[in-house]
Amino acid sequence: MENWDEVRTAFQVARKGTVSGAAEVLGVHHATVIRHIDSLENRLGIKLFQRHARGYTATEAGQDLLRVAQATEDQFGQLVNRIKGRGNDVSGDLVVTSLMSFAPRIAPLLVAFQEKYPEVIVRYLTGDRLFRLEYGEAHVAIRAGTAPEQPDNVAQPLADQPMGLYASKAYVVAHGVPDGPEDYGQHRFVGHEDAESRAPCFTWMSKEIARDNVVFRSDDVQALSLAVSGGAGIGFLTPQDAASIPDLVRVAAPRPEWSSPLWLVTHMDLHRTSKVQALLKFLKSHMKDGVL
Amino acid sequence: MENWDEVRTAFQVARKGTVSGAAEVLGVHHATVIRHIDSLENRLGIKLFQRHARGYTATEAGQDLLRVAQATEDQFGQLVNRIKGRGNDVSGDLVVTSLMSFAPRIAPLLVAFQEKYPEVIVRYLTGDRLFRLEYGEAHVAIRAGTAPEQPDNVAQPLADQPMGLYASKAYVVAHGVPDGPEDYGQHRFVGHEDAESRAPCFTWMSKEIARDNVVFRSDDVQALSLAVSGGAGIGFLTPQDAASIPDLVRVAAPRPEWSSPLWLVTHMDLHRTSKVQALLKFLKSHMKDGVL
DNA sequence: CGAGTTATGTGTGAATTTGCACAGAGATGA
DNA sequence: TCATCTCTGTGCAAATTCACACATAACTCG
Repeated sequence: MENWDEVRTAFQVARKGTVSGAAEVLGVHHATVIRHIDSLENRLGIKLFQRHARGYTATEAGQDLLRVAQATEDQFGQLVNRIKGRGNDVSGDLVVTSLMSFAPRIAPLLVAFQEKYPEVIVRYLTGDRLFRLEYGEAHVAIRAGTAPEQPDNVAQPLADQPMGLYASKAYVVAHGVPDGPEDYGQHRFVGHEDAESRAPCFTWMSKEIARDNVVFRSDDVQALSLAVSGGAGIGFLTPQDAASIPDLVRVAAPRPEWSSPLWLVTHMDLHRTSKVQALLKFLKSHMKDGVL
Repeated sequence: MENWDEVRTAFQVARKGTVSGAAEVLGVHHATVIRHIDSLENRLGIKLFQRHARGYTATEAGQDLLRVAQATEDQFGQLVNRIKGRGNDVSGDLVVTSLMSFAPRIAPLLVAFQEKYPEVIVRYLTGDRLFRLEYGEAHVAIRAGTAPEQPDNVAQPLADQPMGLYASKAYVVAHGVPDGPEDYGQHRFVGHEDAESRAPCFTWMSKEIARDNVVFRSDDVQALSLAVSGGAGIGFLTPQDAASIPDLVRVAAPRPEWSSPLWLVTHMDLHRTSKVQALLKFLKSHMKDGVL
């Protein structure tokens, strides 16, 4: 039973009882209907209809097909309703992903979003690896750094993540606080392993700080944070992170050129769905002050 | 949701995960598959798949379609099995029709047929009006008279129904028995209302017997039989009928030119089905002696 | 009984669909 | 890291399908 369209025309013929009536419903010429029926009957090797001058009456096989096709049409109709409805509905799974370090600030927002849209099931995946939107692993990704430029992903700025320079009290006691740029050479820093890091603060660091003075390097943000709090040197932290770490001294207040832009990234195919749009709108409305 | 073929295409794509794989299963070019998916998505206004270099992965809507289409394919497969199976199977309804007067001889045969094929449900419709095979009112009709020549019906001779001339004892006591054709003018006959009747015996009567001597006329065979047994005159009866009526005298033995040919008539569309063929073969095998 | 209506059925040109060839992009493995 | 393989995507020609027209047949109504 290949060629489901022929089944559909046979279904309409069985329903209406005439080829002409079925052709009108289907929006095709009645000759097309006749050919579909003939083709289907030849392939099945059995007559589905008895032909007479007043129309077609279904044989037993035709009536059987009528029942099955009726069920199929119902199922398809319900499917369309679900699909179309879901297009305007905020329900079902909504998978959000970000780097692990954003979790403390993202999670509460997602909780609030879920409370606003109880129908939705929020799945928040954090991990060091980037979840791949193009494989359907997530609906929305929150990414940091320079604007992602993958062709199938649509990225829009969410907020700027302020970054400040901090050091532990122990470090300050031992080495003091740099007075200005000319003093940086006398200090030890905590920075990114990759000198080419896309984060603006690390770009600034690789330019302004001699590489030899970056004595602790890692590609893991969590590790850098621990290094700063452990007294390894002066390093970039978000104000939120800094506030949660005791005995920390702010070496320099956040500057615009240090801010990491945050991006909301969605896959092109899912970006237009109202579910994704609802989340994007919700997140952006809670970011009006420009910071997370 | 028109164009069920596109649903089938999308179903295979969702199942196989790649356009190429689906194209191979469907036996079409992969470009066709892509166009079907695009067309379906445009009509639904929602993405069913996320495209990436390794294939297509179904979105939620696509997974929903996958489930529905899977069920549809199963249903169609079962439908084909039923239809194909039924083609070689003697089961289901089998509607046989004949004039009412044949019932006493047909019914026992149908009972035997049903015993031989327990799966079949025999529906024996008798009536004075001719049931119309071309409207699917019956699978097989048993007709008497000259060969039916309707184009969509296939007729084959079943048997010759012998007819003899009979009269009641009361009639014979009152009027005697005709010695030969020259004596017919002195007798009263029971005949068909329609002088143009197609039955050979009545054709013979309208030719050999003066119309004025046919004193009792009816278009109902049953009524004619009752008229003969009631003494209204000499009339044609089947030997079987005559045997079941007491006090009857045979005026003339059955002659070949009086015999009514019986025809098995089936509609062209149903004639090839094994169910109909089984009945035809059965009936003919029980008619080998040429009479019912 | 005869005209009108409604239905099926078939040949033929047009239109849509399909298949082919090739390009592009990502994944894989030596 | 480069070659190779697989899969998607698109322009263009071929093939299939479709719609129009007309023929035919049967039923209905006056």
